[in-house]
This record gives sequence, structure tokens and C-alpha cells, in this order.
Amino acid sequence: MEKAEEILKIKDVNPTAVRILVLRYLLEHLKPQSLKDIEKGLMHTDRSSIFRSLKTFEEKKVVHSIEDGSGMIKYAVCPTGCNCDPQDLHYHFYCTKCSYTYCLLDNPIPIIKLPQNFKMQRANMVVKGLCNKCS
Amino acid sequence: MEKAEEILKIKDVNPTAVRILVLRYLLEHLKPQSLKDIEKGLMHTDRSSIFRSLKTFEEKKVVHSIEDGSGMIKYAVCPTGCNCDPQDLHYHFYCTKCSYTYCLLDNPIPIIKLPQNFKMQRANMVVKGLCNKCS
DNA sequence: TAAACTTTGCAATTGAGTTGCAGTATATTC
DNA sequence: GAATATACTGCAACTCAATTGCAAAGTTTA
Repeated sequence: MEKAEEILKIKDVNPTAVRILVLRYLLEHLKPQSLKDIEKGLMHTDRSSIFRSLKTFEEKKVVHSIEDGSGMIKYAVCPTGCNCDPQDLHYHFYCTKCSYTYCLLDNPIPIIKLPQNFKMQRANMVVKGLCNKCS
Repeated sequence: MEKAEEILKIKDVNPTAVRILVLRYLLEHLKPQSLKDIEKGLMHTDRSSIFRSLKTFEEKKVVHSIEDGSGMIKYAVCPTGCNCDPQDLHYHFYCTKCSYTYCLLDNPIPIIKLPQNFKMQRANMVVKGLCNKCS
């Protein structure tokens, strides 16, 4: 069984054609991909089908989504053991010139003190600016 | 001279009718306001005129914009001495249930180590979850 | 006053995300 | 294995915020 199918089986998601293609596409790419990226990559697959696959994946924790400040939601396959906990996340750097998103893995996100009874679900930490190639 | 007019003069922005109304509206509200918020508040002013005022304000550093994860850009008047430096900013908490945005002023944003030759322009740090009223 | 520039209001467009629906495929039951 | 139920897909259409084109109105300058 291929990796994509295995993951789907483990996460209890029906391994349909579109889902396998989408998941494979995400696995093949290191960087988080947007719906549009995937659509371009899988030229003959319908956008809404990809969209719905991604929603299913998110729900079943196959992938998690990232708002990197580009205006498009990006998706990345959850690594083994990822519980999609916000504290697992890291800063992202979005280059306003070349639109590339970098992960700033060196900087841990500090524990954030929330007011009483506030519950964190997720966090998006985005630094925008110019990357080394564009500055 | 009223406060809004003063600010516009200092920041070298032509004090037109729409601009004064928009800036007054922002000054009257503590929380960052979206284009839609302002549109609702200023019932007889055209959206695109408000939009262009805000763009002008941003350019002239009268206001800065905040992406709080709500999907709508929010605008806030720059406090005196604000140079729109990303380090001046703070975390925001966006309640996914009531859509209210809170400023988490107690948590300073740490200095973020960027790779060589990366230049920060701005930062958006958003925590999403449920606020005390909704949890 | 006329010309040049700025601002405004309206209408239309963009672009990402999302939904309704009918047709197709897959699974379940008899 | 056929009948029925359920899940998935593709297409088209829609939402919603942001943005733009353009001509009219207002303001400044020569």
C-alpha cells in the first residue's frame, strides 16, 4: 500500500481517487500548499472536490491549515504525532515581494498568557517582509 | 481644530470630508474597525471612498492595519510615536464564536530571529479560540 | 476664469472560498 | 445479484471582502 493510502486508512478516511491524489500532492511538496497550488498541480481535478477533500482531511487531522498572511490558506500534512496543537506551530515568514512562505523553525512560540477562561484553539504567527532574495 | 484634522495636518494628508469622517470614526472606537464596520457607522459614505481613505491613511502612517484572523482587515489609529514598527504590535485573540477581537497587551512579542538578510516589515500574531463569554 | 489635479460615488470586477444539486460511484441490505 | 442507501464528484453558481475604472464633482494653481 502506498503512503497516502496508509495515512488515509489510519486516519479513518475513505481513500477515494481525489483524496489520494490530493494527499499525494501534499506529500510530494515540502511547503504548505494552497487550494490553488493543488488545483494547478492536479490539472484535471475539480476545485470543489479538492476543497472538500481538504476539509475532510482537516477534520480527520490528516492535514492542518496555515494562514501565512498570503491571503490563501495553505495545507500541510500533519507529521506523525501532530495533534494539531497550536503550541506545535511555529512562526512563518511571508515575503511580500516573491510571495514565498518560509517556516521560522528556530523561534519557538512562547507560551501566551490568556485572560481567564479564554481557550486557545490555534495560533497564526506571521511575520511579513522581504526575504534574502528580494531585499 | 479638531483632533482628526490636527492628525491629518501633522501626517500631511489633505483633510477632505470623507477622510475626516473616517478618522473621527476610528478615534471614537477603541477597537480596531473593519471597512465594513466603518461603512455601517458612516451610513452615507461610499465604501470605496472609505477604502481609499484607509489606504491613504496607511501610506501616511495615520493608521495601521491588523489581520486578526477574522478575514477582514481591521484598522486602528496609530498612537503617538507609533512608527508602525512590528515590534510595537501585540498579540490578538480572535474568538471564533462571537467574532470579537481582543488585544493581548500583557504578552510582548519576543524578538524574532530572522535568517540573514530577511527584513521584517510587519507582524500579525493571532491566537484563535473561545473568549471567556463563549467558552 | 481656465486648466490641472484631487477626491468622490457608482458600478463593475477580482479572487478565494463555499454551496446546491444532479449524476456517478461505492457500500449495504435483502 | 439486484435493489436500495450512502458517499463522492463535477459543474455551475453564489458569497463576501477587497479592489479598480471611470466619469462627475470639488479644489487648487496658473
